[in-house]
Amino acid sequence: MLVTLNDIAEKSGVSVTTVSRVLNNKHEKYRISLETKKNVLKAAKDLNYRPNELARGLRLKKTHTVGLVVPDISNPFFAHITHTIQSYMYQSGYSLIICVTNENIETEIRQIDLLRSKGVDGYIIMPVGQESGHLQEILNSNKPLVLLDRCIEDMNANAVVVDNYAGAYKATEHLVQNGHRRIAIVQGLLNTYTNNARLNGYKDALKDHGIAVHERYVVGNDFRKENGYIETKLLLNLGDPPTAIFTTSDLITLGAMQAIFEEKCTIPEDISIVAFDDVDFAPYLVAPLTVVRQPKELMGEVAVKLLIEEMRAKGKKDKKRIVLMPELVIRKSVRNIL
Amino acid sequence: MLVTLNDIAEKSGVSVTTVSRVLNNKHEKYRISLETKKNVLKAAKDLNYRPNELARGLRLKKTHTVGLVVPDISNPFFAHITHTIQSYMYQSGYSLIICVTNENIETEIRQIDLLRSKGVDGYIIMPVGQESGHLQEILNSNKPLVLLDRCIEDMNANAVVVDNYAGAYKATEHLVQNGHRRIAIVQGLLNTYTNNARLNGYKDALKDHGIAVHERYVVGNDFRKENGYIETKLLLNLGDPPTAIFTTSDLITLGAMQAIFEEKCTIPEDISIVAFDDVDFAPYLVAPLTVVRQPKELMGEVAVKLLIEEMRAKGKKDKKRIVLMPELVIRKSVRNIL
DNA sequence: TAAAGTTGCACAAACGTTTGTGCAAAATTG
DNA sequence: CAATTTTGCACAAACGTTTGTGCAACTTTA
Repeated sequence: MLVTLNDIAEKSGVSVTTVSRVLNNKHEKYRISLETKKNVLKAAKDLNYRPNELARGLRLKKTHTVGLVVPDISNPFFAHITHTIQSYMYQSGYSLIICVTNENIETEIRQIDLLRSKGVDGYIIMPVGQESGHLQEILNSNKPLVLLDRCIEDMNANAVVVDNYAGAYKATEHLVQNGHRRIAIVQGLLNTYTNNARLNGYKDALKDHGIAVHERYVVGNDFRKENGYIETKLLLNLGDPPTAIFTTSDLITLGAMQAIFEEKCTIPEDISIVAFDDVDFAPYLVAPLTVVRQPKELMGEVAVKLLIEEMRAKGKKDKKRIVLMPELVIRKSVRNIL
Repeated sequence: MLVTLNDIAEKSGVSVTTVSRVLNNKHEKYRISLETKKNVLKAAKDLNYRPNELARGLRLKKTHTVGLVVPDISNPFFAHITHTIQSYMYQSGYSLIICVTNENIETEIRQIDLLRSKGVDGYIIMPVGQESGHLQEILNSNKPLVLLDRCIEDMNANAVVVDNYAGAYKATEHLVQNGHRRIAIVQGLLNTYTNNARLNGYKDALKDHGIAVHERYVVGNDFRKENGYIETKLLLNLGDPPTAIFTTSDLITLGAMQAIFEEKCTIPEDISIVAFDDVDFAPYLVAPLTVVRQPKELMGEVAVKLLIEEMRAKGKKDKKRIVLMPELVIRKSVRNIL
């Protein structure tokens, strides 16, 4: 079976205590002789010893594991962020347990419970909605937590978000400045931090340019491709269809494009699009997409830095909310109809 | 701090043993009275008890955690598979520790070592290359292992792969049947199972149609976008550039497209493309891509099923190699030049 | 020469769960 | 009424690591 400190102790003729102290570089502190140290290290190497992190974690109450909770890992946006987070956590000596919520609050609660049971040292969470009881429990138990991409309005927690409002405002403003007046928005999951901000940015941009918000152009209710597809089909078949659509996620954009193709419309001649976020292939689409690009790599890196800071500070630091700026990338999916 | 069995024992006036047996539904087996059971359950609920999986894992030598080792989680292909695996593992009561190797064998070895230390119950691994010592150690320690997408030639392990050879053969044959003779391939990481098979499929398809393989058309050496970009730039600037390119991963395809655009070429007029694998946006690209589509969802599902089967069989079952068929999806990125 | 200090280690408890085994009291049986 | 059985639990060890504390032998000092 697996090699333990006992095996090394037997092989090198000392106690488990001595072995543990040698392997943990405490031989000087406990005045263990150089010969004993040498023997222990050789035995450990010969036996190919690997520490049991369960035992160590139980004793030290630390697992060097972090829980990451994401809505949908197959979404390119979350996949990119996850990649960045895994890389930085790994460089800092942490493993990543990944939990997918599929935008379901019950699943989120259960997954977080699981993470707690497994004794993770900290959490990075992209919350499903605005319910915060289960997230507050994490803070109450003095565990480090960073909210990412979506934060909770009245929760005092570290958070890394993008200025969704500004991004949506710019996207909508760009359409207005190109002459569009009938501008639709296909929303993501309602009542999420990101969606609320994007919706408000869209509305305020219209209002500030003297354009009324028409309820029939405010559609959608989740971040899936199917939502984008259905709602775009319905938009295109209105008596007065929009001349432009603001799509608020990668998958919504994908669905919208499918609907547009099926309705034999072309981008941007028949319908203009601005999308939130960028995807790798966006420049090479039949209509290279004008997008609001989010700094995914930075989001992941800042989240990791905040979490590690919190782990080291042991809860003594003030919470931080880092707001990163998205960037409007103008390609060729908006037609000028002035 | 955290609530333990001791706290429940104190609150309900029985021993830790009794509490453990009640919570594990063994009250009948050990003839614990209904009143005692009720008291224990109430105390556990009042105190919001959650089991400590470290302690349980140490004692039972089971953690209900599985390690997934992937080369690059931001690659849509791996992201999709990961999503599927996480969903199915979660439904079966397992958490997923995710490790990214960045196609680096040292990182792979270290990550697998880490997973072992953390006592994962099984592994799903997409190996970097053909080195198998560290993978064989997993099998030697009687831990369940499934190789995914890439297997190791002479290793007796469960594996789920796609018939890369058949996919590449079909892709190349499609180009030949459309009149192409100068067909290039941009390879992924050399000496990986997938790349070897794809290269062989490409070569045999050419040979079987009486077309010589030209070394100058066999380029590339990893799955990154940059590799696709550079090699395509070089291909397009040959004295006798290819009329078609077979790109062997999503990111290689992305890089190739960037190079093609920069060289002011159009698909398929100036250069035809067949890509391995499909991406969501492929139908809506400036040239909707003809692709070899891999059954990602099925790959993930079968891998999980194999792993769980192996966990339940405790190593007594014969190893299986499941080969799934890819599908040639013909869109509009291949020009007929007959 | 005795007291004090140093050296090089080991003992045993702790972390929180599970479980093999066993005990005292009560009930049943012959 | 004594022997046996049943009832309803508890004791203590185990898993593998870490560490507070302490011990026996040796050396130094006054």
